[in-house]
Amino acid sequence: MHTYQPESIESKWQKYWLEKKTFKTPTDTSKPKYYVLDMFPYPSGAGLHVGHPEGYTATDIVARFKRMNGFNVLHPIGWDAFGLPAEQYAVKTGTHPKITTEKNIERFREQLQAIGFSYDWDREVNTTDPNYFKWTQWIFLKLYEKGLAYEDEVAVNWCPELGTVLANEEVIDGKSEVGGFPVIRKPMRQWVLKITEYAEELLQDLEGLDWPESLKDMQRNWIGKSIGAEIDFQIQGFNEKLRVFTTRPDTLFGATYMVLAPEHHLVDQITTPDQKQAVAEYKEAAALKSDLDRQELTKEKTGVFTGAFAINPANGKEIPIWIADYVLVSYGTGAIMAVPGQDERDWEFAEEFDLPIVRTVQPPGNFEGKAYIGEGVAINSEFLNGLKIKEAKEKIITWLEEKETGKKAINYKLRDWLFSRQRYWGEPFPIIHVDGESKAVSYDELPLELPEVDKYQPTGDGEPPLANATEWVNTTDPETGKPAKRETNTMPQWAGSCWYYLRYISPEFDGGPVDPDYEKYWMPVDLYVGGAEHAVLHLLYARFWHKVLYDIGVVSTKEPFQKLVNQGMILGEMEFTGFKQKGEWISSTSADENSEQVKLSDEEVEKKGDGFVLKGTDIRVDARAHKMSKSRGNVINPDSVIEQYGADSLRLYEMFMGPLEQVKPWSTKGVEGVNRFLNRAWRLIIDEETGELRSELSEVSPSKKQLKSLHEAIKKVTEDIEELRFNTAISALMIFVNEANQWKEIPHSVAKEFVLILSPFAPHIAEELWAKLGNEQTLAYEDWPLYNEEYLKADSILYPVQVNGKVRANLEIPADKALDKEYVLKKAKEDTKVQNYLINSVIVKEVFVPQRIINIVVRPA
RNA sequence: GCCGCAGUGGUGGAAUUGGUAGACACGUUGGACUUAAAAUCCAAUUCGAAUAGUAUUCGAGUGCCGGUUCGAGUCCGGCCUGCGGUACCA
Repeated sequence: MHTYQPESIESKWQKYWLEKKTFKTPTDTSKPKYYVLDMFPYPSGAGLHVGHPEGYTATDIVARFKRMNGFNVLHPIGWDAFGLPAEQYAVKTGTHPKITTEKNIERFREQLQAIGFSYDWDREVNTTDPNYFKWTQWIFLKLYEKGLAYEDEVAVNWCPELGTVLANEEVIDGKSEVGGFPVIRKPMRQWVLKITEYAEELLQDLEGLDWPESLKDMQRNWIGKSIGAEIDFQIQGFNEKLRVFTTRPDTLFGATYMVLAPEHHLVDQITTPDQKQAVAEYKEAAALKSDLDRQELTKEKTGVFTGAFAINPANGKEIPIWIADYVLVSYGTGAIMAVPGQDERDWEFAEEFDLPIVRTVQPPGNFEGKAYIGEGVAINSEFLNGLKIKEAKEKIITWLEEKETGKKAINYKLRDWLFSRQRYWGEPFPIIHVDGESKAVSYDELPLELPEVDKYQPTGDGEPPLANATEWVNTTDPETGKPAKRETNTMPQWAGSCWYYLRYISPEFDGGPVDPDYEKYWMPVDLYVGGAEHAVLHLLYARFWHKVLYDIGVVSTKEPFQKLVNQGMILGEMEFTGFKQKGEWISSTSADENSEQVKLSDEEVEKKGDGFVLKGTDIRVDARAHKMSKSRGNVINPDSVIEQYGADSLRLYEMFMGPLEQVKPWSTKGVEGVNRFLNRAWRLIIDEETGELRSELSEVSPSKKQLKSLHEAIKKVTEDIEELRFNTAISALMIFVNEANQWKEIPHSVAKEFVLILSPFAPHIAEELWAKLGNEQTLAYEDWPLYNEEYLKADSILYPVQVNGKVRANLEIPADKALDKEYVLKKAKEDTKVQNYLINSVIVKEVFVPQRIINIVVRPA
């Protein structure tokens, strides 16, 4: 038997590609280039899951397609291999993270190769390789030299469980993103990168990028630009001014009190003796609160009066200064002017503490709410009265600028990037501390490698694990000979992934992170595919580094990733869940956490109305696909899919499921479907008895009908790959095979072209069929078939005929008459079925859309 | 709360600038092949009704309500639901 046997042909071609280095990136730069990039994986111990191959297959299809279209293609892969899991494993077992990491990479590489991705394996990068992180450290030194990396004592997100500091972005609902452990605020000395310096550029340059609009919006929100004013309030009895930022300077006359963040630097100075104790207690309580606690208390406002007063510069009134934790020290100036009339938070606070409220914008007559934040004209505001918000803002800013007590200002929500972690398994900072000052290690000392340590835990007092390596830590400053201590923090995982796309361009280059000549050729990345979870973290950080590298002349483009696509998550199989309470079935709509969940088979349920119910009852059940997770036991392992159906079926199915960007449930039955298709494609060309070409295959020239089928497929597949619509491309291939299987005779030339357009999707079977068709070379660099419009033309056009918008007949019109309106309409009106609807009626209008449809509008006579 | 995206058969999904809703696939049902099963092949499959007999006709139908249009899954207005992001950002 010579049936389609993926296991043998797939390993055969994988070996061929590797040995022949089929996908080695060309080094000539004469042809047009295409750089297609995957977000490189963290090589976890669990191996690949089915989510990985989704994006990877999409980019692989594009890479193979572009090669066949005459492009030089750069399609690399690598490993984002620093990170917490390997380190936690080291803490538990004492195994060096390097060993764990190598083992995991080995496994990932094998798995990726078993799917037949056309990566250039000579360009693999690994963030933990000293030859790689040498340049991560190099870039850090450049940031340091430019003043973009600084040390600061900041209240950080300290996670005691993980023994490390987390970036704001790594804290979700007051818990660590990794592991879900509680996070508290703790002041520590930290390295910080001044990403805020690039806030405006990061915002502006989003415009030119071909990224999903939703993702650009997420970045815009994250950067959070707001335009307003800074206003100085004189503090009564002190030679100090209190500066606030506000987006509503027009409401200044309504500022009836002020609030400082508990951590504000002026708090202690201005607090009056009789308030000292209350303020101190409040400050202490606020400091102890974790972020989680702060969030849980959002409903109730708390605060303490400092005893001090400020002067409202608009009307000279004395207003009290409070402290409250609803004002954040890290945004704006850490202080606000409170305008309860126009701000809901201030209104709540004013109500709680009986502070005066003055409306300065006229609410509409029927307004019943509290604070009014809508449009309206200014009231109770002297010279602003009667002005609309926008005009009032302009006028008050001009007035403040004249009085030198305020000015127009812009603020960003974006904060500087907390760049150090108290971990072992990360890039060491190329920094030494001499006489309490930090100092850069010289470039020729790079890479600065990690020392060997006995234990990977942080020291008890929060000092990073590197502090244990005393020999490494204690060094001398080569310049002065003074004793020095090495920095013991390490860089976060984002560091290595901020620039890896550049290293692929010239992985061996040792004159800089990237060879400038090749950088100019390959950059920017033409297509970048990865998960949406990196929308604001990785993608913002990488853009920031790229802009710095641009400013120092290392790269030639302002943005790294021209086009970006997020693949949607793959969920587990659809599940039906019924609910029981006290042994009785209850409807899913009335179920709560205490209800018992029962997994049901498809036979036990049926569709009723717009949901599913227990068969023969009205009891609703839950019908949905869930995220794959170990605990739910619905994880699909790509290895077993390959084992059962082959890598080509896995690839094909992942692309056939639906649009790339969409979230979609896995279906094993669906894999069987595409596997059947591959079997049909195989049998179209191969005689299963002999294993040779079928006797139906011959050198005859194709018929008109055959050319039409083929060229329709070529057209659809070509256009769909360009637009990343792989699901419909595959459907076109299926339609072709279904048609071709009816043919008595199959022209050799048609079979060849079909195999070529199948090849980006299912490369193994395509290579095998290509070889069987008598070719000796891989098809990877064959010319992509072009479609010919001539062959697509039909002999006749089918016109649906509508009467009053309802289809009543279908007319077959010869192609040469199809554009003749008179003729087609005459035929339509002659049709017996149509005539039934024309009796006793007057034709009001005749609509003729060439090649499409006819609509005859009538009304009763 | 705010921002973004999405709601189409039993299921995943398809539908050029508004032009026959349901391509392709899964599932299901029936049939062929087989001692039998698997595999394969063929046919049917949005729902409802009618006629009638192996085909045809009519009506409804793309989350809900309304609008524009000869014609709306697609455009406009108002909702509902789900998903993702974000949250005292002054």
